[in-house]
Amino acid sequence: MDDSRSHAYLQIGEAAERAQLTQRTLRYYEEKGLLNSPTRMDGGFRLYSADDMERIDRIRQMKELLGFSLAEIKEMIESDDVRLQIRAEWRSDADTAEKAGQIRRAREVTLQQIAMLDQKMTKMNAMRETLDERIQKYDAWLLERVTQTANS
Amino acid sequence: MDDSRSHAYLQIGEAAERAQLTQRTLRYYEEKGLLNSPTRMDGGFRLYSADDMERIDRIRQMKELLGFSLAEIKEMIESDDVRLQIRAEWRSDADTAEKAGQIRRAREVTLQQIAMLDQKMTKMNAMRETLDERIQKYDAWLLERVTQTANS
DNA sequence: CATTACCTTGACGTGCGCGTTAACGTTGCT
DNA sequence: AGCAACGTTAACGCGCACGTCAAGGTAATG
Repeated sequence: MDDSRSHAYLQIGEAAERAQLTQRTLRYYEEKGLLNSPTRMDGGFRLYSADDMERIDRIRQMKELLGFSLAEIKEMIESDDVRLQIRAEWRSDADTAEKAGQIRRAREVTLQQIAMLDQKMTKMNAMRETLDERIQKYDAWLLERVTQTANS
Repeated sequence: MDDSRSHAYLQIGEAAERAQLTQRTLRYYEEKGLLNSPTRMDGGFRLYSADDMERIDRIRQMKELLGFSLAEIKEMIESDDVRLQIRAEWRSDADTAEKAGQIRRAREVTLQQIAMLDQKMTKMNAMRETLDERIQKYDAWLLERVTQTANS
């Protein structure tokens, strides 16, 4: 009982379990540059922060929900880095001008992501409508049968 | 100029081009049972009907839009078969009872697909909101900068 | 009937996204 | 100090979804 409660850093075992991924997958994502290498404890064990976990979850969503490849995801999550840098350097106001530039770029990337999402959702709505119509046709057919075949 | 206009049946070349897929992919889908083997001309050339093309497009959508594997898609499109059978046997009223059963099953499958779509769209909406919030944070930051740095 | 364009079926190759195993180091507990 | 539980890297393997030849058959045209 040395921790106040729910350790802020997770080893890969718990991290994988909570993210619903395997340890291999987490290492693989790191290897592929999707995760900035997490901090390590003295022995070399990986320690995942809350930010890391958040990011892992976003990767999983982009894969499962949107069906993107890891390469595509890697390109898309650069805006996350900027967001973390903002939190980190919030007060150490280094090159504020450069920071502003980064943020504007991140903003653009995010806008593109929103556009992609909207595009997908539009198509999915169309798909949903055709499915709805299909249901209605089934219902119509079934109804017609009931009408023609008066109950015995 | 022998055809009245846009030939109702397409060879694999045009079919692939119109579907934005490769010939290999079409043959592969057929091999995997996603497409019921298209009719052939005497020489053995595949001829894709409008129904075939429609189905191919649905497969592509389920893959690209929803990120499903071909195995998953294969399971999901059984309802399409029923729909085509309805069109085919519309007047040859064989076992109407059996047909009704099939339609009811297809209806169930379609309902499940709708449920999946809704689930995905819900999650995508949530994702969109977090992206919107992110934009707002960027804007807030940029505004704050403008405020602090009075125009020189 | 020859040429060219299109098609056919194998069969092997490939990149991705991990799974799995091996050999070994670290941590925590007693 | 010893043991179990957990971690590490490296390397090979694997299934999916095709790409890419190779060797040949078919269709349409002059």
